[in-house]
Amino acid sequence: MAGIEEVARRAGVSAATVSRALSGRGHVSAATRAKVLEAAAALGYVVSSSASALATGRMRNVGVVIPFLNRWFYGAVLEGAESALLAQGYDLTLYNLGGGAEERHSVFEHFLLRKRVDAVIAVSLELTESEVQRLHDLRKPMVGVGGPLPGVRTLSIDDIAVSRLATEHLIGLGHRRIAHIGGDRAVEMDFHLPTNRRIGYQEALAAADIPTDPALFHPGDFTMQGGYEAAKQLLGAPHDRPTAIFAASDEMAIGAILAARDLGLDVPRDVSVVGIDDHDLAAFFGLTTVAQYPMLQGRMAVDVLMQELHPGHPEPASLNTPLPFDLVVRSSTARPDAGRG
Amino acid sequence: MAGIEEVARRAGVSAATVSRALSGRGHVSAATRAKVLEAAAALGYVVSSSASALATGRMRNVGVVIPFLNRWFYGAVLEGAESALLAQGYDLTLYNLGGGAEERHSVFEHFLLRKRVDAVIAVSLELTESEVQRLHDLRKPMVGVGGPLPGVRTLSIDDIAVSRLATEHLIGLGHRRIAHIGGDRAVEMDFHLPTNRRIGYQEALAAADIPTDPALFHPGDFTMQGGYEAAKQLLGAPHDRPTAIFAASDEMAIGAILAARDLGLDVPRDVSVVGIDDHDLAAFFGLTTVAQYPMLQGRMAVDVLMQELHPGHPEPASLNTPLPFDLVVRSSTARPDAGRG
DNA sequence: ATGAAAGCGCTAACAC
DNA sequence: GTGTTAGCGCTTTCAT
Repeated sequence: MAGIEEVARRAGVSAATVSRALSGRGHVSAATRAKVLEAAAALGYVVSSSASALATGRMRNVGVVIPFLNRWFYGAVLEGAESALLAQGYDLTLYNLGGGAEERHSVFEHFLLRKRVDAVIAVSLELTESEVQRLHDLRKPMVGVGGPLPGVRTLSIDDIAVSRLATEHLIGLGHRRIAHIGGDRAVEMDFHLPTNRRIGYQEALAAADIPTDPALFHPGDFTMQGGYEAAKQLLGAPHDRPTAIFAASDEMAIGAILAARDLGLDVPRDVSVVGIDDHDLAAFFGLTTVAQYPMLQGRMAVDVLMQELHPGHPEPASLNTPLPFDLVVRSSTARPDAGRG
Repeated sequence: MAGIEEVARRAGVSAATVSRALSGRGHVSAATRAKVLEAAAALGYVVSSSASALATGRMRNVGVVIPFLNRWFYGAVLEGAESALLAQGYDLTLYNLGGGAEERHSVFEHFLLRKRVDAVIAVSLELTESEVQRLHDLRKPMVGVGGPLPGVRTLSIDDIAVSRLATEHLIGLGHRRIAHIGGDRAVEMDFHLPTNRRIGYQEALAAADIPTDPALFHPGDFTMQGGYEAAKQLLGAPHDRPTAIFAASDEMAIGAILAARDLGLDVPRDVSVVGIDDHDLAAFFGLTTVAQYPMLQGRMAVDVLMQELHPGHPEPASLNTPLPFDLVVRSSTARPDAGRG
């Protein structure tokens, strides 16, 4: 438990010099620095983060508020953020806001109100203006991932464009009866993600002069099972069965593939399926999908914060850039008449 | 950014009294406490965790070191630990040790060496004795989840008993040609989990006088795809096809179910499949499995730490109790001759 | 380039 | 039950 004073003594300098040598702030002669480094190493010295934080006002710690840990998207965002923070010498304090309003309140009191973090990454968190204001008043930089936050810089993909792309892929293959599995309003999902994805689907249909058929929409809860059940309904129709399904997430799309199989339908010959995400399992199931890159999103969120925290920090190239997404074509989509003509 | 002094002034008391009233330590008259609470609320006062930590030596923060974020087991452990910590007023600092030795070293320097955490939960982390010693010297309580750590209290299920149970279930149904998909040594898995699960399998076979057939073992990498490929090999055998497969994880077991389907085999009529975990997807696939309870494991780890951190804390009932696991029978297992006789 | 000294904001003895 | 006082271990002016 060596302190800075011991290191100073051993190096034959003052505590102030040790601090400078170790932090890199201020000028220290090379020789002195070497002595200090040696002494610190020999004593196994480490700064006390609380003492340092008290003196500087900086915690070198950012809070990440996230609604789920065990969903692919969120886990990946977290992973991206964690490694980017670690690389900057920052710690990441995790707040999992699965629960209700009181848990959320408690988290706010907790870290907002305990000066534990220098900044906040809010993943799919819908904050009220007053909550944002609160953070703002405490001069805590904040960045959102996924969905707009009032007055906060937010990283999120263009859900409308993404689902338009997915739908256009199907239309381009010649499909006209394209079903959509999306979220219903009841499903507690962040922002208007389900709605936006449905809008993109409808836009693509409209652009191709394909009328929207309400019978071709079925809600799902963004799980594999939800997609399975929705697809069973959609594909079980005796007449005018859709030739393609666009699911608002890969997990639902995989559920749809399994449902098709259970109905004796071949994917993609009898029905094409496309999802969104490029989930870990997508390749295994041969799922055509629109990839988004959640780890990258986590990393980018960190870049944005670092820029606000350290004004000298290099401008992240991707800062005001729309987030990337790409169509990944695999074997779950094909022309509707493939194998017949 | 009100400080304790302002609260004291507003309440007409000293800073010490404010501290006592707010922390609950020491005696404060009810009337005074009310005044202090009121003043604190009015000013939006919150303690500075760094100042408090510096004065007390307690950070109210525990570090969780975990190798993956996006695998079901680890995500669930994390979720359990997070909510238990939050309930105790502790924060959780996340260290994701996916990478190599240097990343691991960096994490050690980071949090071990920065006095950021009061205690450590090491999930599937293999530490050397000297690393453990280091933590020990810093008097940081530590608890492991999954796998023994030298001189550290560790929570982990009895992998041998778990896989014995799974195998016995199959034997009890009348199976004798039981294949096993486990990890090979090359697969970078924690501790001897794959080996232990294989041992349990062999023990169960031996107890039933069933000889172990090396042809019935196939390694997998604990992913769905890995299980799929292994099962293809196992079930593709022209002669003496196994009538049952015991996979060392649910994800591999699900892969095996999908492989069986692709080979035109019916589960469970032609082949029974059992896994370990009770993964989120297990119910959807009707998978019989041995449930372990990772969220509970995360919570228990916190209980253990709290006990060491606050000696007055109630003894966790489950402390020296072996971790629970249960056979969950669903529709992926049946008698080998079911439907034929 | 280095040292002396004054805090950062809180807590915990110790007095009363 | 409450106030006074002395730090916790660093960082950072301000001198030199």
